[in-house]
Amino acid sequence: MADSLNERSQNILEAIVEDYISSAEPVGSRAISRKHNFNLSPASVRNVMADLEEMGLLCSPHTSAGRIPTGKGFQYYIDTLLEVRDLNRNEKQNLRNSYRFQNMRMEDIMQEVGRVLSGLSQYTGLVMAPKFISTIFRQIEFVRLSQGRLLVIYVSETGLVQNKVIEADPTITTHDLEKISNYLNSELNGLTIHEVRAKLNQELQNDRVLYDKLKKQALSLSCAALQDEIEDQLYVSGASLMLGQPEFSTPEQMKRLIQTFESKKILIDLLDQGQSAQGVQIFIGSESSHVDLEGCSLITSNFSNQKGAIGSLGVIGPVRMNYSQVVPIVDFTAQLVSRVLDREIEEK
Amino acid sequence: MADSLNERSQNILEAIVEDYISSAEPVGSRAISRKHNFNLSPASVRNVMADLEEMGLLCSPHTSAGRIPTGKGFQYYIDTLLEVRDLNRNEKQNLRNSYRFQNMRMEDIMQEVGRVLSGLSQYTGLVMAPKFISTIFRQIEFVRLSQGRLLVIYVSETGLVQNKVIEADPTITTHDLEKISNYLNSELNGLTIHEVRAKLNQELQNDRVLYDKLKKQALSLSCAALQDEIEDQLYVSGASLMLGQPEFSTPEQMKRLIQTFESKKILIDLLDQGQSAQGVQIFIGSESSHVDLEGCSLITSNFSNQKGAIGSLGVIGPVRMNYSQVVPIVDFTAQLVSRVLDREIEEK
DNA sequence: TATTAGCACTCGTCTCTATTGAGTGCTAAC
DNA sequence: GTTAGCACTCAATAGAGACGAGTGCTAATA
Repeated sequence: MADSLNERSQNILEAIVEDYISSAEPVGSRAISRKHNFNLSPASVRNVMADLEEMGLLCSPHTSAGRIPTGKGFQYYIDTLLEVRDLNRNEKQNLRNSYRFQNMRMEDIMQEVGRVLSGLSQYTGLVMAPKFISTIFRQIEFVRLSQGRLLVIYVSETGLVQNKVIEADPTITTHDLEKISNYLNSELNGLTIHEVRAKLNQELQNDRVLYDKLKKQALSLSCAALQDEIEDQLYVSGASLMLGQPEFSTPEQMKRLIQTFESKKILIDLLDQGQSAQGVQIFIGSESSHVDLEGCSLITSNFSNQKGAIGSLGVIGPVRMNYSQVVPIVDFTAQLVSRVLDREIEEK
Repeated sequence: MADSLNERSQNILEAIVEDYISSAEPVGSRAISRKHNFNLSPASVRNVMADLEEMGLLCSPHTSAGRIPTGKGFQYYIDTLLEVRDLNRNEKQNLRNSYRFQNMRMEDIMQEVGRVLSGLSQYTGLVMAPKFISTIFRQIEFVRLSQGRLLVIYVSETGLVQNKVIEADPTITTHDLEKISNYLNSELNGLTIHEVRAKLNQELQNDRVLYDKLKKQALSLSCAALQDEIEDQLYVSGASLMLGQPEFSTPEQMKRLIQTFESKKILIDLLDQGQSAQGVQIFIGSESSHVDLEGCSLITSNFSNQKGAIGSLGVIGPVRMNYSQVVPIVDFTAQLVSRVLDREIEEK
């Protein structure tokens, strides 16, 4: 239905959205008729604006103010009017140079990406590391802590290191542990955690295994080590940049925003939702979707390596965000990170 | 000089500080003379207040407001008037129960401590993990990533896992790596990183070593792995709680505070300064000390295990903080964490 | 001599009012 | 269909006046 806008209405909507993006203030008919040369008087523009308001694409804070796009208006702008140009060769190179990935740990890469995204966009950068469950087994090591407590160190194909403390038979010797890790490293190499779990369960059900004490220990240890879900890692950079935006200028809004960022849960859920999609996604926060993200927009894209580990990155800013500038940055960064992850893996 | 206050002046100063702590508003002479039964008229109280103002312990925002303690006034209160009672048995037990340290990784413990400190105090919790340099070598492992790039995993005595990517001779085999890590694990076990570095440097200068290719590789790898300083880990919890405090109620103050928390550097420096001291320390932020921490007070204590790894924890809140409540919490938590760290180490 | 009652004074806060100006909707003319 | 004109709305701003909490000073009191 909204697609039935005629060209003039589209042009005016576009002008209003873009003026609003750069000024953060309600846009009046006079400003539109003057700055953009549509050769239309303010009165004509007003007529169109009234129509757009009727359709729910614009609203006015009060009678004597100009108009601002509604969430629906922004949605229409993004779906229909926004033209995302690709970065040119130069811009790509600049972006590439912004990131320094040499000899960085996975965590550092994630953090660096967040920082750069935030710095370039001047909004808040988000990066969610690939989930533990989607990683591929590379190596496992055991370190004895106190009596009966073991530190398990797990390394994924991409060099992501996770560790965990588990309880274990206190009589187990260091030598046994070494044998166990050697066994597991050769058996499980190259499998996803998903596959690893399936294999472990299968073998545990296999009765014959029980006669081999060492193997039994190996299985129960690795079960303990790999069974739990490890909570998602979300890196938030440049939260304070959001506080400079006029839409979050009151103390209450600031407080709510910082709380939302601090709890991370809402952001993780949102990024999770987008994990199945391809390419750049835009989420516009409104009262209807998530009350804590009212007034925020999220531009995200997933990155992944060839082995299927999927993470997400993006930028969160006010709904009044400069989409045409940020979308290509997010897009290209996701491609860049995907390539970097693949490079982490040894070419065999 | 400030110690030359007579008893009445001390009582009045104490009353003012405590009233101000609970109300966050300037305290007037009438309120003091009524609520506390000094048997003094407001006029007499006013005389004393004028003296205290002269000495720089109080100030008034404007002529017709009450008075508030200056930084110096708070300092005097803390040094001379504040009585910190020990927690009783019950309170200690409650505090102990607030923390759940079972089978937690070092990182989780640090994070949990920050969360609980923040929750109990209703201010912002800070925890700085023991520095890499102060940890004791336990184990090192190498994982091959791509050509010529190695992931080094280092585990300290307390189960702290650090990892790092280094460049290495691409021709080195997995088998060699295993021998190298075995060699290093037996040679370096129980040394501090400091001692490890000294030992490595010494051996590298020893010419004879150069004939043993494997040993040479082991030394150069471990040098690369352990030489850099690893940046301090600071956990900040409950930053948004500070935004509820009236002293940070304006957008500018909020923004500055969040920026300060986000950069972490200033906080780390401050905690570093206190690392040599014993017991609870209180830092009062004023324009003179650190402009970004104006209006903030920091209550910290160090924790350490018997092997000398030192970390810091504490609470940051407004200068108008409830010291008598928070100081014992910080103190006891530091003791608790110290004991937990020791328990992490295998009893041999 | 220390204390206190009394009083004039200060100054931030709140409320009410008037003014301004940007922007609208409607109507009539083009 | 477009536009000029005009009355209208309403947020923002500024100023005036009342209010009140609190002070400093002085003179009286114990």
